Amino acid sequence: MKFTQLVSKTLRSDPPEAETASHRLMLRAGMIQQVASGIYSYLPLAWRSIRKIENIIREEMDAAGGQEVMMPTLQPMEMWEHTGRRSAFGDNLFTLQDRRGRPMVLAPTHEEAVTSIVRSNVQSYRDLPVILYQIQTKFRDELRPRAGLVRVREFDMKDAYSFDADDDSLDRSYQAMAQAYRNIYRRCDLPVLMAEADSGAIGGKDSHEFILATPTGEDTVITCPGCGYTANAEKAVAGLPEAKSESPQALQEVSTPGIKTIASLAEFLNISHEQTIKAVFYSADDEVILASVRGDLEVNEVKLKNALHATQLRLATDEEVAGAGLVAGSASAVGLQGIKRIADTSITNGANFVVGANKPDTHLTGANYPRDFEADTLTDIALAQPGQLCIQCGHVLEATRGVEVGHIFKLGTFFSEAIGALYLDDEGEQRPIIMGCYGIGVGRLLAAAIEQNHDEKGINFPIPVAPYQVHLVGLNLSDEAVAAAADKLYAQLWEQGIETLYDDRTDQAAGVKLNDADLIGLPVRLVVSPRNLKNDVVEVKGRKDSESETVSTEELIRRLRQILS
RNA sequence: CGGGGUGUGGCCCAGUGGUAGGGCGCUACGUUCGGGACGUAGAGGUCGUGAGUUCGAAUCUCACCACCCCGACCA
Repeated sequence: MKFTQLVSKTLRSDPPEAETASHRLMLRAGMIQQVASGIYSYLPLAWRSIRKIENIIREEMDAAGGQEVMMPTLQPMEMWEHTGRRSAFGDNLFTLQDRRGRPMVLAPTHEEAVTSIVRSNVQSYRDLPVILYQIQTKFRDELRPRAGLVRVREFDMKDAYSFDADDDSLDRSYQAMAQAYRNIYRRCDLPVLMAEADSGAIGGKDSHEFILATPTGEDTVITCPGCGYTANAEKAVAGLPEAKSESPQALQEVSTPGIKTIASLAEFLNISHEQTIKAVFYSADDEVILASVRGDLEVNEVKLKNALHATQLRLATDEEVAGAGLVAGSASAVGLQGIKRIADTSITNGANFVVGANKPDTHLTGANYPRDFEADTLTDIALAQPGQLCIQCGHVLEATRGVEVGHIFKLGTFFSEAIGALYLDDEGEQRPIIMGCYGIGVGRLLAAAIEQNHDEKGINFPIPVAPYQVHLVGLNLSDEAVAAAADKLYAQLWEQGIETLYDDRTDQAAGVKLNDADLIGLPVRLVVSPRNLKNDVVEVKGRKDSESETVSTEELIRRLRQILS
């Protein structure tokens, strides 16, 4: 591709609205163009990268036994009502009507459609296992799109679905997919963490996320340097050091005027946060409940939602709290009746806690579980934090920010039962097919790759993801001999199968061209110039290298192959 | 939805009631040519939309819309 023919333009300065590196650099390099919030056009450079990533994914999916299909984006609403996912997706679902007024959906994912395919094409255990996948545009009306391609409303996604006869077979499919995913990220030069994850509302046991560590990421991953335990913070389980034992004291009221937070309470009484118990009110499917955790911890809403088997969970409003006769800021489970109480196991780790007295401006000291209060449910609902202890090996845990670039999970039989995807086993018994699903956001993967690989000058593309392999810069192209040499080299490179972007602009200063090369960030930069031509050499510089080398024209192709392999 | 902000040539922005501007980019010619050159001459604008106030509105008022950032959602 000649630069003069490339449609997109590079920008000299940073677009002010872009805060994350990948967003900023993709705009500056002329890769993407925003059409509406969370909706982008992919210009030629970006689209070449996307296609390369898609092909890597395709090869690995095929190698893992996947068969590629293409399912419709436009689907009848009926399909979504049938499985109850219309309400599960809620406002995230893009909806429309056809000309006859039939409600339709722009599909956010394809479990319904794929299960329908399998329902009518698989009848016997002999037909299993099966893995189907597609690479296609998904639509989700996200609450808040952000960070360029990291979170968008229309996006290119690879979604795969496995169908197995039994759990062992599902395990094998799941492992095969996990390995395929690791291969994909490795080929894209992306060191990802495979983290245990929450499997969400729809059943399922195992679930893993693939997270690329980057400071601007949306997710937090808890890792153990001791044993390698890795889990998303919303899933991670952490241990606490055993509190020193104390003999129980009597409950006693203390006046705490104006004290409403753990921090102010601890300061007021000159105690540590872990000597208190934090009470938080939630509305779970419109029922107000009380969640208690030790004062130094935070409630993990994902764990809480799972423990309550709730489909919808949010903080209770002030009105709801007051309506239930509760005292925000001075609440606790002590003496509390008529409301569901759930507590984190951390409240058993310690003694003589300070808790709310359920009276304004009053707390209680000497609260002990279960002597003074009970919980309807006592389980792990705390957010794991760095500094806490690994439950596997006792090592101190660490936290890493990152972007989720893949998610796999075991679905179980929710969809196959709802849609009737059944098979006959070898004893002639009818059973629901066991499913798994596996997703990668392709555009987000590109954004993550850039997030991970850039410097102050621009992108630093991993070779397999780069739109072109080589950026050929011609300096002083008004010199006919130089132009002829550069043109010839450009033709030669393509003949040799080396994908080359040729900056053939005659009217730009060297600085502009070299800076654009750094910005676009192709793996190798070649410079043809009067100086190099005189010595019969071409200058070669890897984007990651600080120094360039000069290579004779005869040696060039061999050297390039070496670098690009 | 709550909080904060922004809408003026392709891009970045200035412009507090009286002729719509600057920089970058773009076109033509000339001079330059190894890290974001220069000269000369040009092209390019429903000032987000609608109502209102006024002799007169980019500017004041009201309503609406869009976009960005922070929180809940996710590949």
